[in-house]
Amino acid sequence: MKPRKDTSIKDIAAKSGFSTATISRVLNHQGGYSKETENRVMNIVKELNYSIKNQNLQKIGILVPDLTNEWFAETVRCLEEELYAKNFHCYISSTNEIPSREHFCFEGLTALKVSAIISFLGSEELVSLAESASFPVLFIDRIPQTPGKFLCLESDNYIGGYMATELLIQKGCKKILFIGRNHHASVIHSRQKGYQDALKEYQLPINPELMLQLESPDHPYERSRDLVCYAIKKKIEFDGIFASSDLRASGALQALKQNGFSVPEQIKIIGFDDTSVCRQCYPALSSVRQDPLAMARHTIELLFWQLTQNPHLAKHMVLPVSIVERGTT
Amino acid sequence: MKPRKDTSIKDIAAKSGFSTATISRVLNHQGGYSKETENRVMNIVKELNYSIKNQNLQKIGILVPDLTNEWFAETVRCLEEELYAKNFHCYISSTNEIPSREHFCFEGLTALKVSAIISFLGSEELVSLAESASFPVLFIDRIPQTPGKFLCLESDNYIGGYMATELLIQKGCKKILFIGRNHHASVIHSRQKGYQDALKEYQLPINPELMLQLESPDHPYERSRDLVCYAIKKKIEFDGIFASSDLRASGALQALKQNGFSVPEQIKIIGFDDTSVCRQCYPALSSVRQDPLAMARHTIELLFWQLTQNPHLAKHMVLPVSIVERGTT
DNA sequence: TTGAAAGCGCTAACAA
DNA sequence: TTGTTAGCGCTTTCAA
Repeated sequence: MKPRKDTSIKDIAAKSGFSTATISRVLNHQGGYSKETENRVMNIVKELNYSIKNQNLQKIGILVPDLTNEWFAETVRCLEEELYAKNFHCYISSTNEIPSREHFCFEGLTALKVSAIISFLGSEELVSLAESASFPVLFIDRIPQTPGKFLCLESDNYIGGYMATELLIQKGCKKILFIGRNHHASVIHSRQKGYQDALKEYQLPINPELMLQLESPDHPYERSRDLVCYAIKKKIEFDGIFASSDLRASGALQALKQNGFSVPEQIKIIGFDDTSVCRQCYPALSSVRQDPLAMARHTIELLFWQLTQNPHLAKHMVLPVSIVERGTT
Repeated sequence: MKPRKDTSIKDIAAKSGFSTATISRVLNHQGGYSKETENRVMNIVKELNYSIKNQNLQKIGILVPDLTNEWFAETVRCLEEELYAKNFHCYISSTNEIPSREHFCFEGLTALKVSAIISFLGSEELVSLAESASFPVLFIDRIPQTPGKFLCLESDNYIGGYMATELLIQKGCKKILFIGRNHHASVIHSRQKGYQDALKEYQLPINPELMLQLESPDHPYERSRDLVCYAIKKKIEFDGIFASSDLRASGALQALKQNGFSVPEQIKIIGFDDTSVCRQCYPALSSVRQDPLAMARHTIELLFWQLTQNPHLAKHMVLPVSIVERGTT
C-alpha cells in the first residue's frame, strides 16, 4: 500500500512530454498515435504505477444466486475462461439466494459501468432492472417467465425431466418419487413438468403424494435425506426417485441406505446436473447432464453477437441435455 | 435495456431545482441537507432512472483461487454477508488456480476503485501488487511467506495438522499416510509440518514414502483415489491417512473401499476443512474444522479497523481449528 | 500523429 | 441547508 494520492494522466503527460489527450488515446487503445509513442507512454505508465483506475477495461458482471452450488461455480468458471480469452474482466456478485438482495447486487454491478450483465436469476425484479439498464442483460439458467424481450439461454430442463423419468420407467419403476423445491424458478417447474408428462405418456398415475418439495435451498443433502426418511416412515411406496439436483439425489440415496433398501435393485435413483458428487456416491449416481462449458460458450457467443451487432436482440436458446447412467439405475 | 445516453446529475438538478452540488451530496450520503430534499432528489433519481454509475458505492474486491472449492465458496459467502451488513458491495474475481491470471484479476479489481481487496492468495506476485496499491490488501488463508508487512489472517493449519495426526496415533495408527499437494501455498506446508512434528513427538518414524503429493488442484477426489490405489498396489503399508483436504480424504476412502479395506477398523482417515462432503461419505468423514464464519468475521473486523483507524497496520492473526470426529476414526 | 482548448460529469471550498 | 464557483481527471473536437 503506497501512494495516498493517485497518479493521473497529467503526471504521465508531464513525464512523457506528450499532452493528456495523447495519453488518454493510448490508454483507451483508440489509435491515432505511433507505436513508439505507445511504448514510451506505456513504459511511464508502469514506472509511475498508474492506477489503471480510470483505464477503460472491458467489464462484464455475473450475477448468481449461490456459489456454493457446484453447478453454478463450475459454469461461472467456464464463463470466466471464455471472457478472459477475449480480454474481458469479470466481476461476480452473489445474492446468496436472498431475493431482496437482487436489487442491491444488480446496482453494485451497474455502478461498475459494465458492458453487460450475465444473470443466473430471472425474477420479476431483475427483468424490471434489466429493462431500465443502459446495457444488455443476458439471462441464463433461471430465465424469466416471459423470456420474449431478452437474450435467454437455458438447458432443456423439460426434456431432462422427461428422459430421467422415462429411464426409470424403462428400468421397471412404476411409482416414482419426485423431489423438487418450492421456488418460482423456471428450471424446477420444467423438470417437474417433464416428469409428469413422461408418466402420462407411459400411462402411469400422477400421484401428488409422490411429489415432494423442499422449502429452502440450504442443506439440500440433509433436507432431502430427511424428507425421504419421512416418506418411508409414512409408508409411502415408491420404487424410483427422480431428484431435481444431484445433492438432493445423494441425500435420498443416503436415506434409502439408512433404511436398508438396496439401490438400484429395490429402488432406482437419478439426479440432475451431473456434478462431482455423482462420482463420489456409492453406488455412483446416474444423472441428467447439463454441460457447463457448452452453456458458457453459447452464452458468450450470444453476448458478443449482442454487443457487436444488434443492440436490441431478443432470443431464447435451449441447450440439449444428456443422460449419464451410473450405478443407481 | 433503455437509454443510449446516461442521465447525469445535471438532469436531476434541472428537474429538481437544486444545484448539482446538492444532488452530489445526497447521492453520496454526505449529509448537510434536509430529509425532504433527500426524498425529492431520490424520487427524481428513480424517475429518471439515474445510472448510479457514478455513485460512490463502497466497494470491496475479493480475490480467490477457485470457487468450485466449497471452503472458498462458503467463506466468500460469509464475507459477502458481513459486508452487506455494512452496506459494502463486493466483487469477486477468481484466478481459477492459474498463477499468471493473478495480475489480470488484481488489476481488474483495482480498476473498480475498491476501498480494499481481500485476497485468498499470497504469492510473491500479489505481495508486489499489494505494495504498490493505493488501498489496503488483506491476505487470508494462503498468506504471504513473509507476512510482516500486511494484514494477514489464517487458520492454525500447523496445529490442525498436528491434532489430526495425533488423533490417528492415539487411535492406534503407526504408519500414517499424508496426502498433500505440490504447491507453494502456506497452508499445505503448515499442515504437513504439523503432521511431521506429531510423528516426532510420538517417536514414530517420518517415512518419505508415506508422504504423497498431488500435482494439480483439479479433480482432487479422483486424483487422490488413484494415488491411494497406486500406493496399495505398490504394497506401501499404512493404517491411517491424513489428507490435506476433505475431497482428497473422500477419494482416499473410496480407494480403500474399492480395495476391500474396512474403515475405520483396518485404516482410519481424517480430512481437513470440514466441508459438506464429510457428512455425505460413508462412513462419515472425520475432519479438522476451520470455521468459514469465524474467518469472515475476523477478516471484516480487521479490515474495518484498517479502513477507519490505522492506514499502515500490519498484523498476523491465527484462528483456532477444531477436530470433528466422525465414522472414519 | 499530435496538442490546445473546450467540455463533461462530478466533487469540494466557500459564502450566504 | 443550499448555491456559486473553482477544480479535477478524463475525453473529444478541431486545427495543424
